Formats: sequence, structure tokens, C-alpha cells
Amino acid sequence: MSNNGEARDTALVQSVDRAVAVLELLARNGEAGITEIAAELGVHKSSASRLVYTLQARDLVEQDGERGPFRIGLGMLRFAGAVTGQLDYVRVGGPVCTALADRLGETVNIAILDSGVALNVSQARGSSAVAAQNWVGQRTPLHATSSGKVLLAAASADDQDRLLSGDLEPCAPRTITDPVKLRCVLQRTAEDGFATCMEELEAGLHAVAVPVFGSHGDVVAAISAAGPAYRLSQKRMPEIVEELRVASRDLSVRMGHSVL
Amino acid sequence: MSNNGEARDTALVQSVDRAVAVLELLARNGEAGITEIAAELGVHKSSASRLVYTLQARDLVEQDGERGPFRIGLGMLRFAGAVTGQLDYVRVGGPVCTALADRLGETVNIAILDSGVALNVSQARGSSAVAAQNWVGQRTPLHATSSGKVLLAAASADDQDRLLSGDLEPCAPRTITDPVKLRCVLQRTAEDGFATCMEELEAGLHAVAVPVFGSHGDVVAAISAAGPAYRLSQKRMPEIVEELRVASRDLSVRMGHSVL
DNA sequence: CCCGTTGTTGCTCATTACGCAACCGTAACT
DNA sequence: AGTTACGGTTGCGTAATGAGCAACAACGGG
Repeated sequence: MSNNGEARDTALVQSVDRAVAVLELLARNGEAGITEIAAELGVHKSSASRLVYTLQARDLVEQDGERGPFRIGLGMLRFAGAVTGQLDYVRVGGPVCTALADRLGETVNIAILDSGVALNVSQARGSSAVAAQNWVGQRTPLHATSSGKVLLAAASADDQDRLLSGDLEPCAPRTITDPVKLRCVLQRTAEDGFATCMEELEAGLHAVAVPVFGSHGDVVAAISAAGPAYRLSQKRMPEIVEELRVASRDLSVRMGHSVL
Repeated sequence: MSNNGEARDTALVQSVDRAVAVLELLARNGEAGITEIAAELGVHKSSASRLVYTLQARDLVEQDGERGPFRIGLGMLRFAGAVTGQLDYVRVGGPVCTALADRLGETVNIAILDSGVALNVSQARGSSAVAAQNWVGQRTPLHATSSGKVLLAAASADDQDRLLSGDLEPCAPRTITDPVKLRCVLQRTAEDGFATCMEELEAGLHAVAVPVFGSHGDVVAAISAAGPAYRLSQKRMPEIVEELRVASRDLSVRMGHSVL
């Protein structure tokens, strides 16, 4: 799971990897008991208990009283200070994504432009989601994602040239790697006010995104819905686009970006 | 290091504990290299490298490009969503604490009242600080800390009765455990507008705190400075109190609590 | 009061994590 | 321009740790 594009042969430290998986589970589910954690990780209850105990000793996990389920501990605040730039998206984006994911049944993401890539800053899984992956904190290519296209389409021509310099990586068989063709797509995205991604990041995956506007009408983020191709059909796109626009406006307001 | 008051004999999972120590180091220092991390943790460079690699694979650690120092990764955003209630203190309190800690040379903390205890939500270490402990995310007793006394003093008489019900734990030889005596101290705190803690939490430790006001004049937090008794002398208190008050007002403004 | 479930802990052992040595790459110095 | 030093990585072997098992404790529900 080398998510940084580094195909290293180095083995992960298994117990550290498991401890992080515990935290991911608690972050996703809100709370969980030892038995549930053990089942989810595929380890013995005693192993789960010891992992949780270690995280608890460091305040990264806590529980109400002596019994009851465990949850993410406030010791996390020590690390939150290192990612303050995106904390507004976490605080405000979470409820917006959750509400939309519940309505659509699909996974909803918010991404911002960060150092030439799309950076996912908030996510909520839909009830129908099969994949458990959390993209938050991960960077994805602009040319091969719906959010990326939205962010590119909103950039100036100069910025687009800069962002698209270099080869466009074929992430999947259907990835658009011709810069001329991509610019046409971006032109269309600017006109339509939304972008789609049909199996361009990975086979079988469809996504659609709309822009999130700042106070001056500029695009500060993109919000998207993603799911398997058989569920996110062309026919369903208009409905999803409209729901995304409503959520986008809600997000703008909650972020304090009241558009004139 | 059972910070939850649980004197369990269970051994910590060493590699998980070390991984968290890596994160603490990166959060505290901003960035660090493998050699520095290894030295700080007292492990071999290869061990540090593998720990960092595992955290990197989960986006909890990242680095610029292929080389250069490591820092806390944006994958932390996945966990920040679980502590959204206190994220404003992290985002706004950090710079205020850092600025004051630089000026005073002592450790500065912000604490809020949470479930009958003082919850530390932001901290910056002073240059003269000897202890490396980060209190953020930890809960401390109200009666034995300067912040706790400030928060208690601002509570109504009924709330004070409720918060002080039960025995007052003697945390140190000088802890005030007599409720009548403590109420006198709280009365004085309300009058003075600050509270001191002279070796009441632990021997050799002095601290002083002032309230942080909300929009309606209510006390929403306390900000404190702490250090060894020989540096935080009685003589130095007026200067420190004044600096804390300035920082407190700054914090209120930054939090959006403009006092009428 | 009994049963079932959750969570903890002592113990043993196998696997993992760790340290060592060697190596690679880069930067700084001569 | 070449050499040296430093930071970081990786293969390998081994010992220590982490994991699973079994037994037990505590609590809640019927």
C-alpha cells in the first residue's frame, strides 16, 4: 500500500500498520469494541486489545468510563496542529459529505488544488460503497479525476499549461493522455459546470464533480461523487450533478464564502 | 505511561509506541530526518527508517520530493474529523501559544472545561522548558491546576458544587484537598482574574492561568504558563499575568469572540 | 440466578522487528 | 573535478517481541 507512488520492496511494520488500521476504523465508524476491531482487522481479540491499549496510553484512543466502546482520542489534537490549513474542510466538509453520501448512496469527496495535484480533504462513504478506501490526505492526478478536471477547468490558461506540462500518466486504459484532447474536455467542463470521469482513473469506476466557489466566485475546491460504472450511469448523471451543486452551495456557505 | 489513570500491567506494543513517538516528534519539531528521529527515539537508523516508511505508506508522514526531511502527513485529516469540536483551538491557539511561549520562555497551554476536568487543547513549549511532555489531549484535575481553578472560578455556585463533589485527589503534597479552603481560593481567583498553582499538581512545578472570554463575557477557556518553581517566582507573576491577558484577548479575537 | 458476550491476561512459541554491515546517492569541501 | 562525509536504504541473521490460545473476570440481559 505504497500510496505515494513509491514502489519500494520494504515491508511495512505490521503492528504499526495494524494500529493505524485501528485508528482508520474508529475514524470511519465513530466507535467500536475490541471484538469488532479484531474481526475487522482479522486478528485475535487479545491482539486487538493490546493495540488499542497502546494507542490509549498515548491518548490516541479513548473510551467512556471503564467499559464501553472505544473511539479516537483527543490526543489527535497534537497532530492536527500540523495540518491546520485544511482543518476547515474537515470540520465543515464532513457533515456535507455525509449528508450527500447518505442521499446518493455513493462515496462523496472534497478535493482542493495542492502543488499541482488534487488533494482529498474530506470523504464520506455511501451505503452502497464496496471499496473501503479512504482517500483523505491522498493526492490524485488532475487529468484523471473528475475533481481534478474541475480544478483544472477553473485555472487560467497559463496555469493549465503549467499544470499539464510533462507527460500525462495513463492511469487506466481510458485515461486521456493527449493534452489537446484534454483541453477540449476542460473547455466543455467550464461550459457545463461539472466534470465526469468514466473509468479514467481506474477500470469500472465512474465519478462526477462540481466546483465549490469562494467569496469572489473563484473555485476553491471540488466536490464529487464516485461509484462503480454500473451504478453511476450516464442516465443518472443529471440528478447527481444537481445534488452535488446543492451540496456545493451548502459547503460554500458553511465555509463562510457567501457569493455575492 | 498510562495517562488515563489506569495502572495496568499490560506491556505496550513497542513498535506502535515508537511509531507514535515518531509522530509526536514530527508534530513538535515540524520536520525531522531519519538520523534525528533515530537519535531521539534511541533506535537504529534502519528501525527509524522502517517506522517512517510504514507511517508514510498510510499518509501519516510525508516528505517533499524524494529527499529532504519528513513531516506529519495530510492523512492526519482522516483522524481530525473525529476531534472537530476542538479544532478551532488547534488552528487558532497554536500561534498564540507559540508567540507567548517564545516571549516568556515557558510552556504555554490552553485548556477547556470538559466533562468535569480540564482538557488541554493547545500547547507550545518554551525555550527554557526542561520537560518534553505534551499535555494536549490529556485531562487534568480542576482543583490542582491553574487552568482548572480559572475554569472553576467562572462556574456558578451550583456547578462548582457539582464539579467539586467527591474527594479532592491529593496529586502532590501541596494539593488543596479541603473543599472549604478551595472555595476561598476560587473566590480570590474570581476577584484577581487569575489563578496560580504552586506545586499543587506536582512538586517543583508552578503555573499561572487567566480566563479566555467568549462573546458574552463567559469564560470559554483558560490560558496558562507553567515552569519550574525557581523560574516562576512570586516576583515574576505580575509580568506573566499581564502577558497572559494580552494573549487571552488575542485568542478571543482570533476565535471570533469579540467582547462587547 | 444463569448464561452469553466482551474484554483481559498469563504463557508459549513462531514470526516479526531490529540491529548490523554494506551500499548508494548527494552535497560539501578541498 | 575529485574525494570525503553524511543521510538514508536494504539484505540478512537472530533475538526479542507480538500474536494466538486458553482461561478467567466482569457485566448485562433474560
